[in-house]
Formats: sequence, structure tokens, C-alpha cells
Amino acid sequence: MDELIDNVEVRDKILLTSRKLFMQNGYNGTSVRDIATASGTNVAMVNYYFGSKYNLFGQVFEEVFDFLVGKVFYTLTSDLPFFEMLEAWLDSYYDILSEYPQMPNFILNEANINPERMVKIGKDKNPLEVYDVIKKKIEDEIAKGTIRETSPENLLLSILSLGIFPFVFDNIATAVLNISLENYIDMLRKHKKFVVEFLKSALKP
Amino acid sequence: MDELIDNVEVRDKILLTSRKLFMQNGYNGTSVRDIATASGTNVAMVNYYFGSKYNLFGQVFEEVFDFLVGKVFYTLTSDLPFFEMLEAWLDSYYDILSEYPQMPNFILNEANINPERMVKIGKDKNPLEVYDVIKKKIEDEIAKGTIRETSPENLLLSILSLGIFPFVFDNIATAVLNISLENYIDMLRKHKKFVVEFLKSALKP
DNA sequence: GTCTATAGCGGGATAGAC
DNA sequence: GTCTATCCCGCTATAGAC
Repeated sequence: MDELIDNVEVRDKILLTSRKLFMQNGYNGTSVRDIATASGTNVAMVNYYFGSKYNLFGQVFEEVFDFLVGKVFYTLTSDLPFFEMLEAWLDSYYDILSEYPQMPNFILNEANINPERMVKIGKDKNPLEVYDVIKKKIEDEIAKGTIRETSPENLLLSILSLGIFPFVFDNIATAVLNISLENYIDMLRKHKKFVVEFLKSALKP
Repeated sequence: MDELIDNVEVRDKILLTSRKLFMQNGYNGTSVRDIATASGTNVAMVNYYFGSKYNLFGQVFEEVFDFLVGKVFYTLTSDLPFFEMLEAWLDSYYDILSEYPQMPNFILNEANINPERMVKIGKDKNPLEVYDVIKKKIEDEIAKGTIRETSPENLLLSILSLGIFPFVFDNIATAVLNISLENYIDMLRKHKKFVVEFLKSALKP
């Protein structure tokens, strides 16, 4: 997702820089001036290419959202056996989020401040499709007897909780435990394995 | 946590109103003018009582944080058997967060934008104490054989994930599922029971 | 396409009258 | 303690020269 920031088109420079800043400081915490300075351009360029700050943000947000959902969808539609698929799923969170730890917080928070945008994405992109694929996978496993009888909705929400929350929690965890982000991300490597085992023993028929 | 907003002292009016607005729109998304108008006072009053917007926010944030941590700590130090304690713990999240669904997002996001404040709270309040109490509880249960051998750290993070994430996720879930917040909160009542059972079967020795 | 200059508004904070 | 008026700064957006 990151490319070198030198010698790329101005438009791309602005896009990359603003993504970084928006993820760090949110929409309201990032000014067009910040973006212009950090990208080595100027405010006029930002508006020339993107029309407005709001527009630019929308583009950044959708890209980030699609990236996250797309990666997970790719894993889900693989033909791996259930628990391997589950591990690959959690792996993909780990891969993305250890590189961009602020991504979930960014998405979650902007969904909070601007729910309309979220609703709009929900209608345009129809992540329900993803939802249905997962639900079906879980129902199939129950039918096959691989995992015990459970509500697919609740299980799905639990998997998302276990997979994503540790990354949303990074700032508080590092502050409370007084460790570096790097150490925390390392911790999460082990935690991921724990979660897989945890799910396995909870789902044993 | 909410009192009637009429006939209370001006100071309290401002405090209550700003808490609501800060939780809704974050620090940068809330102006002192917004707070003044919504509380039926004026900007001069806000600065008279709190010195600055930054100060006011600090007070609001600490109150909210203490409220959340305090409730959970109260449950933890009760003498309930482990799984009942666990259920009470999750109950208290449900109680608080169904009334203030934006609270976790508020805390998480401000921890993201202003990590220094989080570090400061970490040093002042020492939530490590809470952490140690929980850790000890878990270790005791393992020693007693009530639950199987597990890493307390990983288990704790999993409990937090399962308990808090569903609330952080509310905006996205309601948008994707196209349901109201009320319906979603209702869903979470059932989900909470699911989580308790889930934990029980995952932790069976 | 690029940049400088500036319009025009809304922000936080305060002076000073009451 | 309270309120109005105002300062001054930073914001988004654009006009207009090149």
C-alpha cells in the first residue's frame, strides 16, 4: 500500500501524505495546510486535484476501507479448511494492522463522527456480501460437525472482536504496560496464536 | 452519570454539555462556541470556569475514564466465583456502554490522537493495579483447577476484546446490517450471554 | 499545472463594563 | 459571576499571474 514518495505524481504525493496524516490525526485534526507542507506541495494543488478537503478525505477513507475488507475477503474465499482459514484470517489482520496500527481506529472513529458516510459505503459496497459468505462458511461447518452448534452472527462478532480489538487498544495498552509499540505488536504475534487455540477449544463439538 | 441539566450550576451545565459533545464529535470536532451555545451560556463562561478548552477536555476525559475503570474495578474486587464475576464484568460493560455507546470510541480515539495524555493518566492513576488484581484472579483459578492453564495476559486481552469491541463497532454494524442502534444494543444482550458461554467452554480444564 | 496572495469565515481567548 | 465586543490567528477555498 505504500510506495516510495519521491518522484511520484503530485496527485499521488498528496494522496499518500494525506492518508498518513488523516490516519494519525483524524479529519478534524488534519488541515489542508498540513497536507500541503508535508507533501511538499501547496494548498492550491490539493484543491486543484481533489476539489476539497472533504473530497480528498472521502477518497482516502474508501481506499483504506476497501483495502482492509478486500484482504479479508480474499482469505475468506480461499478453499482452506475452516480452522486454517480462521488462522489466515487473523493473520491478515496481523499483517495489515501491524504495518498500519492506526487503521482500525481511523475507520472506527470516522464511522463515529460521520455515520452518514458509513451508511453510504454500506449501500454502495454492500459488505453484506462478505457477511453472507462468512455466515455460510460457519453454517457449513456446523452442518459438517467440524464445530459445535453456534449462532453464526455471535461467532462472527466474536472473531472480529478478538482479531481487531487488540489493535484498537494499542495506545492504552502501551501506556498502561509502559512498553513500546514494537514490543506490543510482538506480544500480539503470540496473542494471535492464543486466539486461534482459544477459538478451537471453544468451538470443539 | 447524567443529571438533569436544568437549574444546576453553570459550571456543571458546561461540564455535562461538553461531555456529551466531546463524546459525539471528539476534541477537534467540538468548538468552545458549540459548548457555550448548547449549554445556554457563553464562551467567556467556559474559559472563566475551566481556563481553556484543553483543560475542560482534560477534566471530561478523566471523569469518563475513571467512571469506566471504576465500575469494572468494583466488579473485580467482589467475591463472586470466577465465572459469575466474569459475567458481572461483562454486564457492567453492557450497562455502561448501552447507555453511553460512544464512550469506548471516545476514549480509544483520544488515546490515539493524544497519546501523551494517556501516558500521563497511566502514571497518575496506575491502572496497573487493576491489571494486577485481574491477573492474580486468573492465576488463582488456574491453581484451583477451575479453568485450564492459560496465559493471564492473553486471556485478559481476549476478555476485553469480547466485552468492549462490540460497542466500538456499533456504527459499522448498524450501517452494514441496516438496523437501528436500539436493535443492535438488543442484539448485544444476547451476544453477552454467548460470550460468557463461549469463555466457559474455551476455559474448561 | 503550478504558485502566490488573499478573501472570508470560524476558531480560542480575553478585556472591560456591569 | 456574567456578558458583549473584539483581538488575532488559522482554517478552507479561490482568483489570477505565470
